[in-house]
Amino acid sequence: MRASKLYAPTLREVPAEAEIPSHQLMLRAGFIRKAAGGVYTYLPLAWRTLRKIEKIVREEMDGADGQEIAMPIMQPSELWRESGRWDVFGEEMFKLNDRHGREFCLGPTHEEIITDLVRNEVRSYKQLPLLLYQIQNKYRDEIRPRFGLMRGREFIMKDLYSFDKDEDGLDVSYKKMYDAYTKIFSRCGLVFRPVEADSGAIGGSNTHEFTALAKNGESEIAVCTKCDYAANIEKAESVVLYSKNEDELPLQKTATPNAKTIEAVIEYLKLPIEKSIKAVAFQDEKDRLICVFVRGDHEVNEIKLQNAVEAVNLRMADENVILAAGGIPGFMSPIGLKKGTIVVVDETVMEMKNACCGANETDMHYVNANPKRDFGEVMVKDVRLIQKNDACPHCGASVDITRGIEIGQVFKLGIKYSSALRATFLDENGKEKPLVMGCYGIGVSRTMAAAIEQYHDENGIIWPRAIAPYEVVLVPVNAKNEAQMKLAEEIYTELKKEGIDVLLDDRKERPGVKFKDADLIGYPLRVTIGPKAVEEDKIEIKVRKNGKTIYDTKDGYVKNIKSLLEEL
RNA sequence: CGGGGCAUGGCUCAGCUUGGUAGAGCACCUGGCUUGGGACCAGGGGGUCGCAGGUUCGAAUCCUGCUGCUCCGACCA
Repeated sequence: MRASKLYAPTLREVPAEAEIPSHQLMLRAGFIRKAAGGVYTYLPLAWRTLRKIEKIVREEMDGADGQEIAMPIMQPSELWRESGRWDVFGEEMFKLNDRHGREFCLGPTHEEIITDLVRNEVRSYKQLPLLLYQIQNKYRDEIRPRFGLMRGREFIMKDLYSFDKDEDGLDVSYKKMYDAYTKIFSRCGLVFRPVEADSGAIGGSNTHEFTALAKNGESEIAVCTKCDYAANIEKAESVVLYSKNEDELPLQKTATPNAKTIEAVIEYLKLPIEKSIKAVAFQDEKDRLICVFVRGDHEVNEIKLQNAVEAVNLRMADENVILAAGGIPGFMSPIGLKKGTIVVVDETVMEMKNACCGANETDMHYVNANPKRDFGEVMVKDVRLIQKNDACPHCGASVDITRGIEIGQVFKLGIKYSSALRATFLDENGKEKPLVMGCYGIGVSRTMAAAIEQYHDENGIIWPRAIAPYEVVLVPVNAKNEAQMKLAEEIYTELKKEGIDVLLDDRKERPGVKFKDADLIGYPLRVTIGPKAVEEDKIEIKVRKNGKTIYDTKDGYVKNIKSLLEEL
């Protein structure tokens, strides 16, 4: 390809709408342009990178016995009503009607369609396992699209669905995908961790997220500093902290005027924060009041709480609801709430000795509360958020909290969709059973963004070789110098013949412009043809990643370029 | 959904407070000159000032409504 023909409009300035490096650089380097909020056009450079990522994905999916198909983006509402997700997805789904008023949606995911496809065709265990996948645009009406391709409303996703005859089969399929994902992201050159995660709206039991480590990432993960444990903080188990053994003192009510916050209470009572119990009240989608108690220096993990009380949605409770249950906001206590109130106490709280907590009276707290003795019948669960330096639930070493970009997720769905949609088969005994499913997604467009987040500097993108739009950019310093252009053309032809992805920057621009663009777009290698190359047979090869420059002769440079590419 | 900010040429932004008929840099076109890190000189094209309404002799500027974009929040009493 010749730069003079390439549609890659670069910008010298940073467009005001872009916040993070991947978004800014994709706009500046001429990779994407916005069509609407969270909706982008991919220009030639981006499309090349995306196709390279897709190629890697396809190779690994095919290698794991996946078969590629293409499902419709536009999906009928009936299937979604059948699975019960038409309303569950709700606002997040783009919905439309045809001229007869029939309802459709733009597919946010494809469990319904694929299950429908398979239920009509798969009859026997002999047809299993079956692994089908597609690479397809997905649509989600995000509350707040942001960060360019990181959280768009239209995005490219690879989704594979596995169908097995039993749980053991699912385990095999799951493992295959887990391993394939590890290969895919490694081949893309990304730094990532598979992390344990909550299954959220998709449902199902076991699930891992593949997270590209990046400080601008939207998900927070807990990573063990010693073993390979890693989990989304929504999921990360917290170990129970045992207080040192003390004699239990009698429960005592104490005035704490105006001390509504934990900070104010411990300040007033002169207690360490580890001796305090914090109260948080939620209401769920059925308006049930849920009162939660965690240690003063801990925070409630809403996802764990949702799972503990089997709620779909939590919000902060209305004050009058708390009052009606006998609680006083700011002084809430597990002791003395009305019967029927759901009280959840964190495991660590149950081990506390002589702690302070609210007294359900204005300006009053209890001291010397001993939960096991004083709290009566409550639900005891791990409902706190893991914190930095907490003990790893696997090995006991300390965990670190870091951020990342979720680029893939693997789910064991089980029979959730197959039973809802009655997708069954006959087993060896002629018995009808629901298919056991798994689903496995990769955010292809997001992976591109994640790579840029991981690999860039102040001058632009630094592509890993495997997903660079071109591997080598060839820059004749002076496009009007015939000798340089002739040599550049020769090298261009030769590199293409060698199967190297090369772009010839034949634009009639000053060298500075071409160098700046080369750095911005981020080709892994730059070959410069200037006077030195023509007159002294010194062909310059520059590595984008580290700025290292080497010179080689016309006879040797191809080999050198190949070996350099191998390392990138 | 709540709150803030913004909307002026392809991009970044000034002008708005104090109303008088639109400007800079970059980009683009023509010519010249230049060629190892976003040159320079000369000339040139391009804007219903987001949309609709109102106030006024006169509105980019003041007022109202709408739309879009963007940031923060929707988390711990």
